[in-house]
Amino acid sequence: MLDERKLEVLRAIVEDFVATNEPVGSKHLVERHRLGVSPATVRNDMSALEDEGYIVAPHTSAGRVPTDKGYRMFVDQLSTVKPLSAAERRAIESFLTGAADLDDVVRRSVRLLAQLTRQVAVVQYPSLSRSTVRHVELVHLTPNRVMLVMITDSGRVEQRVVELPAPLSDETVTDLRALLIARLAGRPLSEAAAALSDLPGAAAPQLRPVLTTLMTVVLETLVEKAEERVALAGTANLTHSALDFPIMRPVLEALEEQVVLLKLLGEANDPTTVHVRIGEENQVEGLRSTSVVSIGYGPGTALGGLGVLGPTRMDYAGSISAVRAVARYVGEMLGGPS
Amino acid sequence: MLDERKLEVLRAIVEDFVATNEPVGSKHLVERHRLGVSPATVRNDMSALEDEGYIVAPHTSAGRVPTDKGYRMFVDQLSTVKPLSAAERRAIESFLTGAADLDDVVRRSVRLLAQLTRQVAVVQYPSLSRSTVRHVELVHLTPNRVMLVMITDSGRVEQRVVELPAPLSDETVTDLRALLIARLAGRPLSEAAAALSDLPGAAAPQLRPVLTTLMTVVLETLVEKAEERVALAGTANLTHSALDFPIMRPVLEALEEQVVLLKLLGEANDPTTVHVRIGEENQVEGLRSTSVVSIGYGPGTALGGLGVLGPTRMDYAGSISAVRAVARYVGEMLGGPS
DNA sequence: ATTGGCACTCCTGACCGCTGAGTGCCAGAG
DNA sequence: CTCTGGCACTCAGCGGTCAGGAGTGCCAAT
Repeated sequence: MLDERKLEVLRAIVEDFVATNEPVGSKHLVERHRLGVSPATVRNDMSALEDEGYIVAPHTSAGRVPTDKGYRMFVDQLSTVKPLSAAERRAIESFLTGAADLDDVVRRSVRLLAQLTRQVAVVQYPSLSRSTVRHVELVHLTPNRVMLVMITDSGRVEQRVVELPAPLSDETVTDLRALLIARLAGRPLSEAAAALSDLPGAAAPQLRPVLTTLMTVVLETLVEKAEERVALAGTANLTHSALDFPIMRPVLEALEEQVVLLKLLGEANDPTTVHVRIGEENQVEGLRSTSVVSIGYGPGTALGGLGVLGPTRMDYAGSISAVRAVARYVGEMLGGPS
Repeated sequence: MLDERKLEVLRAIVEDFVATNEPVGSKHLVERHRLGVSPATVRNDMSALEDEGYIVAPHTSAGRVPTDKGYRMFVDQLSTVKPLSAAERRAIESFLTGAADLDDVVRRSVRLLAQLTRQVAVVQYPSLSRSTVRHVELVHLTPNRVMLVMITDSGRVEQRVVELPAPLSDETVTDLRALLIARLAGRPLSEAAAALSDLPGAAAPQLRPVLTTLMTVVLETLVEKAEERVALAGTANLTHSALDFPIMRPVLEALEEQVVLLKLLGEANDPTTVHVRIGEENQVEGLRSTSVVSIGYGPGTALGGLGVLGPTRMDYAGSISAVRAVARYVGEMLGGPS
């Protein structure tokens, strides 16, 4: 069906189109790439590629442009890994080494990624439910108000002020703190529900309402809601990449929805393989004309995802290696201080 | 120089141009507004206005467009306050009442503001240095690592993990906590430096290195760095407002710089008066073709700023009242739970 | 001071024909 | 059966021309 040379032609088309953003014709193709055949032959191959749906001509007398299917074939079979340049490696290291805070790590990575790929970058904060609890703290603010602080081994700190149903003494708070630490410390947050389920029953009756309140907060606020943090950078690159103007608006809108961003990264759980979603493959309405390159990061098991988003006409090889490299560094950073 | 009617003409020009985004001519003007004079008269007035630099003609046979100076005159003298519609009031209330968290308040306000004005909205987190300390907590994570947590009366919680120069016992940490609370609680963070300055001298010698470390963290991290948080929403509205494409890129770039955003809001310290910066009045390179409407918010004294950014051709009256209204609500929200 | 009239400018959109890039097809060569 | 050169065809893009229209500036009259 598609012999070696046709694939080679497809690869050349994708590369040229990505570079120039103009439909590429048979003549240009044989000029710029050493295909060893004449334009006429290339035309035949292109005709075949068009029949198979890998490329398409915007209009009769124009060159061809890759379709989503064409890009798909390109990333799956044709693109060769593009190693990062020395400068890029240096940039990554110098960018990420100075980071103290978790916030800092995330913010720097997202900017770095945007800069490296010249595209929109997204980095998810380490997911709480996949982290384990390093420490829990109860701070007694006023008699009937405490602050619950939870620190995970990925360095993330979540806190929440809780109104109590009844005032408590300092001693009770100390007891509660010990109780929570005993139950939660060292455990993954995904097991928090199970670890706490028998608490109200096991405790003194007068503490039960307090405990249920606390449990609700731990479970609802810290586990579910807090999942949803992401950082974004490089939106200005959307203009550079010559996306048509009318296309931009829905994209910008989608990027403001945290939910959407999480969906983009959510499926990329595996820190070893890069996911690429191209154009229409994308589930999110409004991002149908863009591609997403994403991966999970984390020491061993994935704590979250990160990736870049750009026009389908993007440098896949470069993006893939940048995304992979940044993910590895971020994983190391978060693995280090644990 | 500029009699009553000329100003009326200027107002009409601004209003029409804002509504239609097209240069407005004398004929359209007398049709749409009850000026009571003929087009020819209006032409004379327009000619005068052009001589004074309030309006300009893009080319010979086009209508006139307001200049920055024209808009300035409009907001200073000509625009009448546009009261919010009932629907808008309802939107504000329902949007902001459900908010528990400070994060929640900020995020909701910024989205609300973007939605109300159909422009880019910016909300600064309550500035720490202008808040007072409600509580300080030291959490002993490992022998030589503590977490410092600081809660302000605006509901903001900042935390930071500190590596200690030497391991500490639990008792020492308890002592330190008491010390910090005694020195800081109830005081504005801007006085933190003064309140802590004599600490190392006053304490037991073996604690001095620890105290200096802690002080550094309190001052550098919590007071200075943390100043810089802002929330952003509505970037997609940039496309809607028919800013020319080449203009958009620098704007998007500027919006990604926290520093720039803070500069925009920084001068708006007063919660009673709305600041409007128009086009070239703007200090930030790249935002020269946009206008910023901003105000301070907070109970009594300003805790931070918020505002919107859009093309110079924007609905100033509407933006001003929306910005003012949201600021008032946010101020109330933050004043309430203190 | 205001107004109607008038000549002038020049943007806009439509129409036209040319050019060039690119294609598809075919017949011939290897 | 594959490749190639040749050739006719298509059509977007470009530049030029032209008419229409919106808008202006100026002037003389009220």
